[in-house]
Amino acid sequence: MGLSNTARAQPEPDPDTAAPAARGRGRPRKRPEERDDGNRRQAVLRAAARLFRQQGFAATSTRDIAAAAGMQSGSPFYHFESKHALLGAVMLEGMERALAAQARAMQRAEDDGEPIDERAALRVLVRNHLEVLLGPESDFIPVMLYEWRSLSEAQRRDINALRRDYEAVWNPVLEALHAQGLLRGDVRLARLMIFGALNWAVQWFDPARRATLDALTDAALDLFLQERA
Amino acid sequence: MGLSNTARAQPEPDPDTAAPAARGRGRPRKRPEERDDGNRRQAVLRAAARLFRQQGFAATSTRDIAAAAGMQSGSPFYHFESKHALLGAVMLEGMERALAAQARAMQRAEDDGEPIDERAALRVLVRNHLEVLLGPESDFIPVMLYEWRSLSEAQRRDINALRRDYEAVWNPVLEALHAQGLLRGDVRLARLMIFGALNWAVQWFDPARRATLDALTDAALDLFLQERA
DNA sequence: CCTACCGATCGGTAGG
DNA sequence: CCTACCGATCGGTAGG
Repeated sequence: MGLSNTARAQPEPDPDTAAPAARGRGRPRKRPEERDDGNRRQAVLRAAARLFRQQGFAATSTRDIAAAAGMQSGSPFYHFESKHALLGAVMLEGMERALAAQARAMQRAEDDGEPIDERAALRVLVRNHLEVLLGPESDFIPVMLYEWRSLSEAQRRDINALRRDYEAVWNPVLEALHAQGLLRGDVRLARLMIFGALNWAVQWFDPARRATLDALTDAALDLFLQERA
Repeated sequence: MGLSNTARAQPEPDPDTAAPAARGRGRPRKRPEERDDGNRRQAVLRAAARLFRQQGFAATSTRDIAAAAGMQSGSPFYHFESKHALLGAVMLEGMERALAAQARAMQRAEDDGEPIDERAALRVLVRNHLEVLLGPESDFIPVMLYEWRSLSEAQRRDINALRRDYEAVWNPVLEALHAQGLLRGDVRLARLMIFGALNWAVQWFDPARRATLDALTDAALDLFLQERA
């Protein structure tokens, strides 16, 4: 993901967010054996994701997050330089999860055999996107979508790189569908509108009856694609 | 400066934009002739809409709003009971404008003659929605869309009523298109996704080159409708 | 509407 | 990671 060298001592988001998280944080560890195993850091990250999603970034205090993670009010700052760095870490984690899930879903579809039909590929992408957006453990991506304006310019640049990777998987599928006459109109605008249609579900989807993620997928494909070329 | 230069007898048709909200504010008016003409109230409302849109509700201070409206820090509270009440007023104003614009657009289309074709009707609705969302003076509706969670239950109820009115105009059009085979899939889900596709444009549309609202409309219709029944 | 002000809360830090 | 704390800012109000 490489965004490690910002050269500035600015309050940049700590790049190492998720699993690998091998790099040291600001403060020096006393002894290797005492290294933070990431449990507490992950707890802060998850609590932040949930609260940022529910209440928004500005409306959530770092004290709220600390309490939700079972810590004292100043402790989140041991793991993250600032509240903004925490927000950036949540979004980065979200994008990494989304990218990983997308790669897994596409791989699975290919493994299932059959030459890859673009219609089926779009179905896989849509279904996975909805899962990432609305499934369990799905606080990170909604935060990324709806708190974009709270990011600094540098943070946006970093996360935009991952976003482009995510979209890069969609583009050839959409282009092919367009070439086949199954998707009409400007492809770039179509992509933006498709993402909008799906992302908006965050606002109205009721997770109580989440059996309907498949129904949502069907509705999306019915809506976006032409019945026959 | 004069503590009373407000008392200008400037009779104007009730400025209280929020129609039914014509209820008295906290403090009693001294004399009927001295009633606030709404200029300053409108200034506060517009400043709030702009700042809430740009920075979000929680990240905007009432001092920011006061300054943007050319007032002192405590003065917004002369016009609105609280920051939350101000947010509600922004959203209410937004919905009223949107409803009025929608009615005007539909009326205009009917006046232009021709029996009303549903495809054309959808075009009118989409085009108007984009205008309300992205056109000039378009801060109110985006605030409503993206600050929903900051509302109280009672406020949501009021504004939801107007939202239902707004959607009620779309439903018969979408139903008819579905009956004609031009719109596929579950109609309710289709409506939600269409709104999502359009509302999401707030996130990426660049108003600098706003000549493309028509292009957006074309792209939307291409994407959502089947070419032929 | 302005002046002057209050109590509460916030992000963040020093030092252990 | 906790304790103890600071300066800044916030929504809101009394009184004119």
